[in-house]
Amino acid sequence: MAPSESSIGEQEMALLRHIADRGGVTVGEAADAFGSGRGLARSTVLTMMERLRRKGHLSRRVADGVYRYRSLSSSAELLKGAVQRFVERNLDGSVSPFLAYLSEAGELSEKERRDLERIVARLDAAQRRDQ
Amino acid sequence: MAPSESSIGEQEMALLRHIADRGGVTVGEAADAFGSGRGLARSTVLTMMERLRRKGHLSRRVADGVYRYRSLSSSAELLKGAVQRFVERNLDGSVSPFLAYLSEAGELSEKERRDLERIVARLDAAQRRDQ
DNA sequence: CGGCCTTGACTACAATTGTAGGCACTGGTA
DNA sequence: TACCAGTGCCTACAATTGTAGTCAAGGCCG
Repeated sequence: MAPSESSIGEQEMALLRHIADRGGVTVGEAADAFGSGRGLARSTVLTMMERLRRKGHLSRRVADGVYRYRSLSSSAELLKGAVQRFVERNLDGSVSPFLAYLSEAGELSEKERRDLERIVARLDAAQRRDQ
Repeated sequence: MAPSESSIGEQEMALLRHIADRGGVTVGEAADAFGSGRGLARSTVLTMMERLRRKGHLSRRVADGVYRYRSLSSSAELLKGAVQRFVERNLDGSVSPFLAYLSEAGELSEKERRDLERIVARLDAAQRRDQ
């Protein structure tokens, strides 16, 4: 089962990814590394982390007297899930609007462009095979 | 200037697109065509439409004694804007997570696949030209 | 020993979004 | 003419999200 039940907001997602990218952080560390750059109080970060924990995105464990939180999903999985929800809920499941955006907003990095080519090649192959 | 100042929610966006797809609708029509299918009361639809109007997404004009609302943007523009905001705010401006989704969730329609190929071809050309 | 700092847990509050009820007005129709 | 249906407006309320203050407990340092 996916680790998430309910939805999460933008700031929550940013924090969750921050944590996912570090393995295990304390509230103090997250407040310093994530919160202070955004002008967030320590209690704000703590509140968000506890909410994420209640929603099933984070777990925590005592180590050296303090709680260390870790994400149950990787940053990549989180992002993929976010994209998936967005496509399903906001685009009615169609990726066409995304393609329209891609096509106009251009500006892909070298790597992104290559990834895209690879994807197209694979889809092509799949299509020829299936027809 | 873009017609929108603040953000809009999922349901609001769905309604806005519904209206954008019709040219000019009355609250009654929207309540019937959009609201009733989703179990929304007429007053709910009206409230949403007025909120969308205050946010600058809809305009209205009296015709035959009732207000007809119309969207200031087309459905396609709305979708593109939604994608853009999503990429900027949720993906830190990178489309890579979307590519990851595309690559795994597969299932493009024939047309989408062709659009994608066209985009890649164009990006390729641009890249060769720029290098 | 007495502060001072960190940590955790609570409580709080505003804005946004989703949702709706109720009321007053107006025009048609029996 | 008396009523019914559609229309607009206002008010309301719950959940979610972003944000923070406060307070008690545990350690460390001078």
